[in-house]
Formats: sequence, C-alpha cells, structure tokens
Amino acid sequence: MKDFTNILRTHNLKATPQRLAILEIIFFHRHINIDKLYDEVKQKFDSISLATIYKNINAMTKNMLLQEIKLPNEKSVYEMIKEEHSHLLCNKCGEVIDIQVETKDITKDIEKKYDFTISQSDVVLSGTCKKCH
Amino acid sequence: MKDFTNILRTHNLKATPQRLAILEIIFFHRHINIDKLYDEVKQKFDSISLATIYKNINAMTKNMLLQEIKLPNEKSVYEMIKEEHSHLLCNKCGEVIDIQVETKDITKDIEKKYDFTISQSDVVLSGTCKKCH
DNA sequence: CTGACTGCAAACGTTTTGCACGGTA
DNA sequence: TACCGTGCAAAACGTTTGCAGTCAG
Repeated sequence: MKDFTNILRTHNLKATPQRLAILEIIFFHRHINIDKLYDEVKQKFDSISLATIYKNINAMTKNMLLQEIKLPNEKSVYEMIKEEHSHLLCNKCGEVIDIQVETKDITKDIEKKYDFTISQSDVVLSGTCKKCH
Repeated sequence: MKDFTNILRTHNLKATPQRLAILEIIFFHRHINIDKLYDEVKQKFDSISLATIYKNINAMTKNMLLQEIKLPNEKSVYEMIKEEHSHLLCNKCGEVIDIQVETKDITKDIEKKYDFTISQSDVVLSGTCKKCH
C-alpha cells in the first residue's frame, strides 16, 4: 500500500483520516465516481459527509493529486494522476480500463496541419469488454 | 441552408419554429453550449423558455440528430451528428475545431490487445490555437 | 496553539417535471 | 381534431458555501 500520508503532505494537504480513506478507495478502484466513492467511504467512516467528499476531491484535483475523467453517457470518474494515458469504457458493465496509446505521431501531425499546440489528449474508446461479450 | 424542417420530420420530431431556430444556430456555430444557445435563440425568439431548450436538446439527442461533446474544464457543447471525428479545444479562446484523425489502425490494435470491441472513439486534444499563440 | 479540516444545514445553479394552453400535421 | 410541443412555475438534483466545532502539525 502506498504512503498516502506522505503523498498528501507533499501536495500541501493535511493527512486526515477522511482523506486517507478517500485515497485508499480511489487507489483500490483506480477509477470511481462521486456516488460510489461516498458509499464506500461511509462504510469505513460512517460520519463522513458528502460535502467533505466534494471539498476533498476538489482540493486534491486542484493540488494535482487527482484528475477528473469525463465519460460519454456516464458520470465522471476520478483517478490518481500518473503518466498520460487513454481509457477504455465498457458500455455494459461500466468498467474503465487504462490503456497506453501511442499518440505522439498523430498529435505531431495535427499540430502541424492546424497550427495548434497540443498540451493534453483526452481519449475514451467505448464499447464492450471481454467479460461482457 | 439545410432543410431543417425535413431533417426534424425524418427524426420523428415536429418542425416547430423553436426547433428550427435551435437547429439553425447549432448549424451556424457547429458547436455551442446550452447557455450560449439559449442567449442566441432568445434574440430570434424572445418568448422561448430554457425548459424548451432543454426538452428539445434532449429530444434531438435521443433521436440521433444531436450529440453532446464533453470537454475537459468546459461545459459540454452540442453539435449535429455527422461522420465520426475528433475535436481540438483551445484553452484560451474556447474554440472547438472538428478534425479528422485516422484512428482505425490504433483501435484495431487496442481491440486485439485488450479483447475489446470498440464502437465509439471520443478524442479531445486541448491546447492553444493559432489565433491565441 | 493555530490554521486547516469536518459535518451540518442552507444556498446555489442547473436540469427536469407537471400542467394548462397552443400549434403542427 | 388529436397529439405533440411550449412556457411557466415548481420541484428535483448535484454541488458549493458558511459556520461552529475539532484536529493535525
């Protein structure tokens, strides 16, 4: 298990039990939406309020610890920030899978063609995963 | 100008003046969010209510005439459905540009590698456009 | 010890709904 | 004419805020 206490402190956030629970659950699920996160944190931490979830998700997002992933036809999910990657979304079971897509060549072409400087690539490929076939 | 009356009817929607105004504005802007759409429709159609905008956007989306595009750090925009394409988003001026990206080879690889059937690709490349450099 | 964090309740902005009226086909 | 669509107001929904009390550092 990662040292979330230290991660929080290096991001200028105090390591409260609520925050540790939030991070553990996000780390375990890798991608989770607000509602499921609230349900799961409440199991470990009955007194937590939804407002605390929101305040912390916002603080951690602002401090570059978490990232919101917007999905077509689904609620946004949050994940810990890591190297840039893309996502597979199964429309049947809702699972989100991290994938590595080589976009360098493509973005270079686009930058040249449209005279545009690309700083971020958001890619979601949706369909059916192997379990749901 | 396109024959929006006919387009609406072929999508099982009655061609009301409100809907024609909505479609004309979306067609003209190519991408527009709810608030701007409401502002612009009101200029041509002072009596229109926001509820009507929402009801129609939802009806047209359900009936495959419009499509919601979720953007990072921005409100969703709506566009008329056409061939699959990707989007460039300028973080400075907010402009959205349609681009054609060749994703066939990539998605084929991903499908094989992850045993996943891809039916839709949502790609948003964000950065700075030529006007904002 | 002090500023940051929590939990509650209230407020807020956005989207949806119910209903009476009006317009399209 | 029949049904669908509109506009209004109210309701529902998700998220944010203010505040008093608590806790991490």
